[in-house]
Amino acid sequence: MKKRGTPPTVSEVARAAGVGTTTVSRVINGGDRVSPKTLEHVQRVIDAMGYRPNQAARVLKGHRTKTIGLVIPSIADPFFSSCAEAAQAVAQANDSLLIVTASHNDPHSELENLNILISHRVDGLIVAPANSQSEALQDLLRRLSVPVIAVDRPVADSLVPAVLSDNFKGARFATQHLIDHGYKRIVCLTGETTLFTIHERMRGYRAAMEAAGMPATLNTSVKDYRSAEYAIQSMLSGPNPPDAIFTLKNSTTIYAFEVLLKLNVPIPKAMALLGFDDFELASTVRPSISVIQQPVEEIGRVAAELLFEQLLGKRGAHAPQKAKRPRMVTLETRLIQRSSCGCTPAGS
Amino acid sequence: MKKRGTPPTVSEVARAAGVGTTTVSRVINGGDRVSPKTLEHVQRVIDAMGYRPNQAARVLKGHRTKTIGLVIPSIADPFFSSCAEAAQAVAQANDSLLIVTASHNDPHSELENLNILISHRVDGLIVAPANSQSEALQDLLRRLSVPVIAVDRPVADSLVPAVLSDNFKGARFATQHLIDHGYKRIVCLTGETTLFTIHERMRGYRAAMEAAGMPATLNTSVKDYRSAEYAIQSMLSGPNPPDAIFTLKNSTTIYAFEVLLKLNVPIPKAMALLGFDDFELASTVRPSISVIQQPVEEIGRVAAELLFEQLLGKRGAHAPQKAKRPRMVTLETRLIQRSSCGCTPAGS
DNA sequence: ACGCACTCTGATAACGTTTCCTGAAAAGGC
DNA sequence: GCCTTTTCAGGAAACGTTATCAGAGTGCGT
Repeated sequence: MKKRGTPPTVSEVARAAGVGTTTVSRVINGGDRVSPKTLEHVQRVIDAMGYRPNQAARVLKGHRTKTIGLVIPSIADPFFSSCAEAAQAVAQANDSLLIVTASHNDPHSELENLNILISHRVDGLIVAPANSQSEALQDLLRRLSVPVIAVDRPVADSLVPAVLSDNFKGARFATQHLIDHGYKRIVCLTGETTLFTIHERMRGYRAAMEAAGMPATLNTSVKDYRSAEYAIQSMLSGPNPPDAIFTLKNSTTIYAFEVLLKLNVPIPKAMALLGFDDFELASTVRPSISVIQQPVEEIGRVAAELLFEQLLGKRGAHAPQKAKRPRMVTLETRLIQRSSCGCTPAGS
Repeated sequence: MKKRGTPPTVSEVARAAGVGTTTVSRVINGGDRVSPKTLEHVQRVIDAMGYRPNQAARVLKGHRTKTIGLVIPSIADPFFSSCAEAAQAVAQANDSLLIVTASHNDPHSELENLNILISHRVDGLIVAPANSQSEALQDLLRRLSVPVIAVDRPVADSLVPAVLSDNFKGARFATQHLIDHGYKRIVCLTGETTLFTIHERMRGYRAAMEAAGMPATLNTSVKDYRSAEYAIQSMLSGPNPPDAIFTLKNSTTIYAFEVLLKLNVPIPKAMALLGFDDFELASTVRPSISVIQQPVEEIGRVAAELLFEQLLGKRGAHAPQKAKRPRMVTLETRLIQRSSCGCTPAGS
């Protein structure tokens, strides 16, 4: 005889406690306007029966669902999982739950995820748009009745507020750093080029090179270890080989690093390496790898905070509020100097 | 004039389409028993109005919420985020959403999270219990009306099915591997010892050492780089220093590795290193680190599959089913031989 | 004693959906 | 052409909660 019946309802609790449903409801919601005696009694019955209010019914009465949706490319990606962790913390602080879905950077899957989340009546959404330009996404967002915040990548036309790293400045700064150190042939390995962030970083690299009167050399072919090996080997054996590599994303950085180790190219003596985006063991590998660090948790945190700000704001006055809200928050990146760019003389 | 009104309802759609609410409902749910003409018409109206059924109302009618809850220590932890990713994929395949909360290994926070999720009427739960023995947790689980699966760590008394790596066998195998290679003084660095998984691994280590007639030496003091440095330095300068280190968790492995690098102890010549749990760059660092790899994604996947199996099973016959279901799934670990344990002669 | 203000309590109507069940119309069999 | 069967459509109840309103009990001032 399993206890697996249907969960108890307000009326069952009310009957068991010998009171009305209203009283039970009041007890649940803070116990105002209930005599201390009944409050205590009802509370006891509630605990005894293990009663938990049915959120669905509450929602139906026009209340918030106390859930927010997060649509990211992948949950396992350290960048986005840190983001998610921070967002979840903010959600929890606001008494809400976080529903996470993975779009795998597929616009179609992303739309579907958004629709499902909307159907579940989430109070708000945080999304890392697979494609900033997608018309379908813009249509969806335009007709949406809940607030949305974009993270990592904006939506075209600033349709919704966005929270992102300053990819352009970060990349420009990184490139400038290499230039300042006297590297003469700085090439940039982009990895895939479809993403907004990568584009911005490419712009940053180009801007710095241009400003220094140096030719920008971008290689967009690196997708895995093999292609990295081919690309780097070609560059080394070609005319005018590079003396520094700037990689625009984690995986590319690691591929490049492994290839350089494999080819016994001394880092940074024969080849400096600087990567965009920090990662767990960048300081453990030898030589340690210098990177541009993004404020990962901050992105998730600020996005969630912005979301709840809108959520709470909506509760109050319907007064003009569109003008004041920032449409885009760009967070500063930071150069972490380790060994691979040749800044710190040696060891540590 | 923002479009931010309340979302349309069935009756509004019905009115706009000139049909009854029942018909609209039927159209939404597959369009059975509706003439092709009306179906097409209503569908058109639905699309035009951007109507999305209110899940809360559906749930209230006794339907599933199409959500499952996941309670893990941290979302940012690579182990659990991979787990979550796999679980989310299974959830998606079953037309459900995944709600993720972080317990930070705090039993109190864990209970609270569970209660909130239950209140939201999730269809099922996956949880990595902070404390397998917690009475409060067991009470909660006993009275629960939805299926629960434990991951990574079981609940005492096999109260709910659990999906975990075979920590004992994995650790025993790892230790045996070191023994077979002729290491004479194998010490074990545990890291924190409160977790079930660590206990199992300690058991495994002890079992192998005992079987080989060698003295088990456990050091439980390593919590960060500093303590690792102290511990290892003490062992090295003490009498009868170890020639192999077996670490029971990721962070401990990395601390030990960094300390050995720092102290210029050649790995594996002067000191072999073998860690429990694989990590991203274990193959990139030099020397690459041998590890016991857990089937991370599989844990998440199997747990979710088990959960949905129960969910779907419950729909059908109420026949005897408790006997057949496995109460515990132990998944095999795998030794990944890299350089740090001295197996592969050199390089690669 | 009487009524008034106040506190506490409960019945009832929503919220948006689906599920009965009842009807009507069309299709088919003689 | 009439009756039966099938197909399609809609009205109303129900899910569990909260908000509104009205009722009952208490203490107080007059």
